[in-house]
Amino acid sequence: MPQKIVPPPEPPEEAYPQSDLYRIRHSLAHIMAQAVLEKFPGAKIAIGPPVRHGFYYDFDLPRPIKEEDLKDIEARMREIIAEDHPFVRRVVSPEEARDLFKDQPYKLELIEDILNRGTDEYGNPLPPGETPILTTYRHGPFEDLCRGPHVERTGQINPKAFKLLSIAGAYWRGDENNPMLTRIYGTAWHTEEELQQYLRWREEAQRRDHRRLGRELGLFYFAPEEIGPGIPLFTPKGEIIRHLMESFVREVQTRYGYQHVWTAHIVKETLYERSGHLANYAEFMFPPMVDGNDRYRLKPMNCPSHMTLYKKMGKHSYRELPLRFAEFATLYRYEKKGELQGLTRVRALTQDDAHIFCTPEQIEEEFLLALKIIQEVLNRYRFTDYRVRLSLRGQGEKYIQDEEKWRQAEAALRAALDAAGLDYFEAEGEAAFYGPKADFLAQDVLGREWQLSTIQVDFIMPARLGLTYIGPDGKEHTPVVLHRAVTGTTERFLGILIEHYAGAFPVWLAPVQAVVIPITDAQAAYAHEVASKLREAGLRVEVDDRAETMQYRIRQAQLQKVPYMLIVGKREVAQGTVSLRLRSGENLGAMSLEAFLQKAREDIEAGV
RNA sequence: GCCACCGUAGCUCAGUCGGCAGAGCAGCCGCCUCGUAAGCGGCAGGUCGCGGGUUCGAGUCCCGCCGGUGGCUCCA
Repeated sequence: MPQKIVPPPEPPEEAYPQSDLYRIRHSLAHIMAQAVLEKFPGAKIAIGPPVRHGFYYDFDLPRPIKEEDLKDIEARMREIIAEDHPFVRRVVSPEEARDLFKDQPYKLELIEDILNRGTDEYGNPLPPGETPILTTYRHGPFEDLCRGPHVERTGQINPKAFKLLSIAGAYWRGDENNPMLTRIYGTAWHTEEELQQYLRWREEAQRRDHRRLGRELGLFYFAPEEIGPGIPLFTPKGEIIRHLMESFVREVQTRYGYQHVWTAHIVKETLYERSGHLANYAEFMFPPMVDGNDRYRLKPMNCPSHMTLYKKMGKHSYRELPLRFAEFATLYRYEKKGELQGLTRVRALTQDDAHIFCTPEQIEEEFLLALKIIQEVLNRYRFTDYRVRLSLRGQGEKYIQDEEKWRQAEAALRAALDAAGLDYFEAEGEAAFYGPKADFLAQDVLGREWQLSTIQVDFIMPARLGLTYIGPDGKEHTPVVLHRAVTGTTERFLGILIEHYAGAFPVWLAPVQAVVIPITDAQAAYAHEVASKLREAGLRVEVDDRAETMQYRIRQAQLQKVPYMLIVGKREVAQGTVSLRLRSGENLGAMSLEAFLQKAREDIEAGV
């Protein structure tokens, strides 16, 4: 198991607002605002809250800010800390507040909102029972509309434990119709050591960036100008990994009673009209291809295709259910340009999708089965830390009104989660409009949480598309459909895996499992002989007999993170052995081919 | 889509005040035949993202577009 590399510990989410770290970060946001106002006279200030790992403040600046400016701002912040100003809270009347912030239009907007709508300064509703009062915090010359809390004095902040990190754009109040403000992010901790640990963690994340490793390991490329933005090209090595990933999930699914189907990449638009997707998600579809009176779309999701297939296969008896259709389907979604990111957000994506057609009574059992598949798959990929978010119906009108169905489905999901012994938390109002769902949030070795698997209950689309089965009563009923993805999409999951493993894939997934390195030309023939024997035994093996030094070729294999290096020199030829070096640098010495194969089989089995 | 920054060889990058486009690695050729992370020499490699403008002269300055990065918004 690889060692976890994590940022310094943070208080749990519930306790964060009362923690010292929160006060420090919140106070630094104010101090930064003061420094920015001094450097940019006439700047308008918006909001500056603490966030995970740090804080930010949003500004409307009179001139663009540069990265170099951050150093000056940081230096001024340290001076303010050294001046050791007390933070002074006071309650102000609406008139006083309006006067105090008369040159700060964003603050004036906040004041009116607090007074009229009972929200806090970030626009969130106040806790029940709290009346809207206006408070400010002042340190030195800087006074800000703020609920606190803060440290008592600026001097309580460790001047060596914070750093300004980056400049970004952010919409006022997060609404893309509002003006774009300049956001400055900073990080802050108790001690310099914690700051250093945090910065090392960030560097490690950069070092593992799958876009960089993907190129260095020769797995995939993007050709935005030639092929198009967000559409990856996979090399032979990259394709092998995709193939292994999909074969693995396919094998598990088959074992669990899934059947694999195939549906094409283009579909008549009319199907998406009936399914309801066109009305809601047209902006995520590529524009239509027009053929006479027909319009075709690149398939952005499989559900309508699978459901059409279900219908075409004839009348279904309740005895056939559950029917589980799975497909590794490449879908095309017109993601907005600015949202594309490496393999984690692409326009051509391959979902490991499945649709389970079942009776309402079967929801619990099928949900539990899907949970088990997901657990088995995630464990194989060494994702052992995960929790489940159970998204339930909230108060909104977007939820289809069928009290009984919702209650039944939510109860079934809870029961299955309990039966699976999974750690889950409930999120009210997060459900899709068509039913409740469960998402798996898995932690990688950097402690980052990724939403991977999802299981969604759907009461709506089967009815819309006219799906039926004949029940024991001889009458037609509408099946429930579970939408389910295990790894989400092959592309995104591969991106996450690359970062999870830092490019050092476990042996079963490594595109090249072993490189045979003959020390001199004299052993080249033997090296090829060894390679072909190992290939016969099912390993992916290459020979590096280039006219370079052995050290050079070991280094190359090392950089490619090949699990096994098999060094063969005079001695190995004489004894008919190979000398095994691992990518950890460990040298296991000479062994027979049989012994090496045994070791490889064990490692494959163990998933290391 | 929005804000900021960026775009020079396959990769990482240098290129000063506007004055003949560079380095390392990778690649190719040759030598070297080596015991666990970089042997030596040579050669080749460019529409300086694209288009327009300013200028005697533009990689360098200005405008537009394309693409990328970090965020924001979004993510059925």
